[in-house]
Amino acid sequence: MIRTHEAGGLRAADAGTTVTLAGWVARRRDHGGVIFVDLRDASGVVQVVFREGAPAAAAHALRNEFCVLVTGRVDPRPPGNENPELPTGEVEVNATGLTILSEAAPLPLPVDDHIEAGDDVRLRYRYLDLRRTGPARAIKLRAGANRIARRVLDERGFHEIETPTLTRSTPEGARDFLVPVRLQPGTWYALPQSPQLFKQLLMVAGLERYYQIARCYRDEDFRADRQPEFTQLDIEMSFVTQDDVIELGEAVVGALWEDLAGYRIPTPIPRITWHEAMSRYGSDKPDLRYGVELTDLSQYFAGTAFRVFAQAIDAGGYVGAVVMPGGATQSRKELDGWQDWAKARGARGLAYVVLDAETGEARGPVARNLSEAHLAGLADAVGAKPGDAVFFAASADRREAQELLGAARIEIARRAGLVDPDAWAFCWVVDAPMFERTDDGEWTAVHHPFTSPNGEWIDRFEEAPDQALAYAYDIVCNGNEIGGGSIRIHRADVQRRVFDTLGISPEEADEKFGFLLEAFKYGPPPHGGIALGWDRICMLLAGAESIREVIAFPKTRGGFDPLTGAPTPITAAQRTEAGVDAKPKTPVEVPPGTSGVAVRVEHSG
RNA sequence: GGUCCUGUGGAGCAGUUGGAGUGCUCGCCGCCCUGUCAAGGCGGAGGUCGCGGGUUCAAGUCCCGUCAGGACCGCCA
Repeated sequence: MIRTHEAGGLRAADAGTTVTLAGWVARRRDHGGVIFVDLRDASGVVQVVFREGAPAAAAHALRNEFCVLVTGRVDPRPPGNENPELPTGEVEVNATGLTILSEAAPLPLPVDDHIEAGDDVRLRYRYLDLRRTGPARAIKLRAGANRIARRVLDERGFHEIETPTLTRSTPEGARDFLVPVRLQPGTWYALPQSPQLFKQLLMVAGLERYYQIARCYRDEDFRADRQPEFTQLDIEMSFVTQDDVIELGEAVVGALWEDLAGYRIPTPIPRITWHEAMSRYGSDKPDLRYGVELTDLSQYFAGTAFRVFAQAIDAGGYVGAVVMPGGATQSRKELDGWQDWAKARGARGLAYVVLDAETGEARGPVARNLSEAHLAGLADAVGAKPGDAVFFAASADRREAQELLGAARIEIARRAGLVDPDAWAFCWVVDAPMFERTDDGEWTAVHHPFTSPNGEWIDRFEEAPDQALAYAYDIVCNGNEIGGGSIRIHRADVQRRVFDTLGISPEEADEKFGFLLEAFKYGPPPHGGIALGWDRICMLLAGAESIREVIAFPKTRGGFDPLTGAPTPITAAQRTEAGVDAKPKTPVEVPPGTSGVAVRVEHSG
């Protein structure tokens, strides 16, 4: 090393030591006769003083972010000049030597912890952005998360195993990223949406305990918590029950929060069934930091003359409500704003009544349509007090109405300030449905087609696909799904019946993932696993608003990388060589399960 | 594919009902300065107001289109 010490580590005890430091000029304060330079390296900042001689003369030329080598003696600061804001504030380095290792051009992005720049500039100059304390801390925190995960899993006998990223379509149901194959012109690899099939093959292979910090690729639109390439902590285990996987998930998540957030998660983490989550919170990933639960009023409003409600009830649907505490004080404009809010998410509107703060009398446009009796009992039925507002949703489709109320619940909590930003609330959502209807009335897998029905349904899920439950579980933190998994099907007969329900013919199944079914002919063990959404978890631990903060080189919403300029067009020569436009040769002979085009898997969730 | 927010020197922001000269902080360049720590003082450079079109006597400001960044819906375990 060309330095002897780290800048951020110097303390009063180091006084008298001659040190050589290497780092960047974070700030300079040039007083003419004396020059102060804050020298920053990865460990922190220390003040360097230039007073006289050649180093002082050279120090006048220093500018922000010059990379320098400084030699000098660590001295206690003169009395009264200590800086309690800095860990190194009791000392300073009196420079006797200065070498400029490299100069810095005027900065397009100030390396300054006080300034929040736009994403555009930050990503274009991400290497400068990451010199700042906050962004660097988020990336280092992620390294810590990786370390903790490896420690916990290593202690439990797991093997870290890499799987291919040049492969074929996996059954997650998103769009694939495709890579042309020069050696087989006209054929394409797909980048894996997850290592799902490979990890199941590793269980067939008898490895028993697998994990991987795996990069996954899905060609879908961006969100604050979604990038096209993202990372999962991917885990699979043999000979386990759902409880075993959940216990392991709690061990990993518990270690992460304890070490990185200083928070001990009460265990066991509460479990809530999927149906209960939907009926109480209108979401399959409920935020349990606050109450504001939904009320089912389908019975209560039976026989109502209000057409909107009556139609939903008659169609076997759902009428429900959610209460906004103190919502009666909202202005007409704010209440109208809720209608726009509801319309923005595809609903016709959001019916409401407000309860007079003095009398408790129900008022509002909808109140006129409801009977005296229904209005009189409403407050008790939904648990509202005078001064509250009650929002209603009604639909022939129960889930649609519940999800609208669930979204309203989140918005209510936000607007009414009910969210404790320092709170952590975890839960498992279990007993997810196996199947749901597609738009064409077919069945599709809610999780993926290898998810096992639970013990109650495994022999009879065909009887009521809409009610059948799976051994599938999601872990939720503050309303974010941070992981999910399932017990997989290991019996050929069950797999065949599931495919049958999904309308996947044996030929189709063979074409899409015959290699897995082939493997399952040879004594596959019962197995299951979980995948933790690593970017989201790190985002939550870092207290960030976007997963971009915990990704070293993220992309913008348009899939563009402002730093490298990717993606780029290719030349005609590259196009020809890659075989982008080549027609695939008709395969003469194909091993089982490897034929067919890499079409998207239609019947999976 | 849809809805919404933002775009003003290198960075962060202000700019009122359309009305004379686009302003502030930081940074940059020059000079001064021996105890600062987001140092200070004096002086200076730097802007097609994202781009294109329209309305108007007059547009940073209003309208249409477009590009870029962001949030959400659709989509996506």
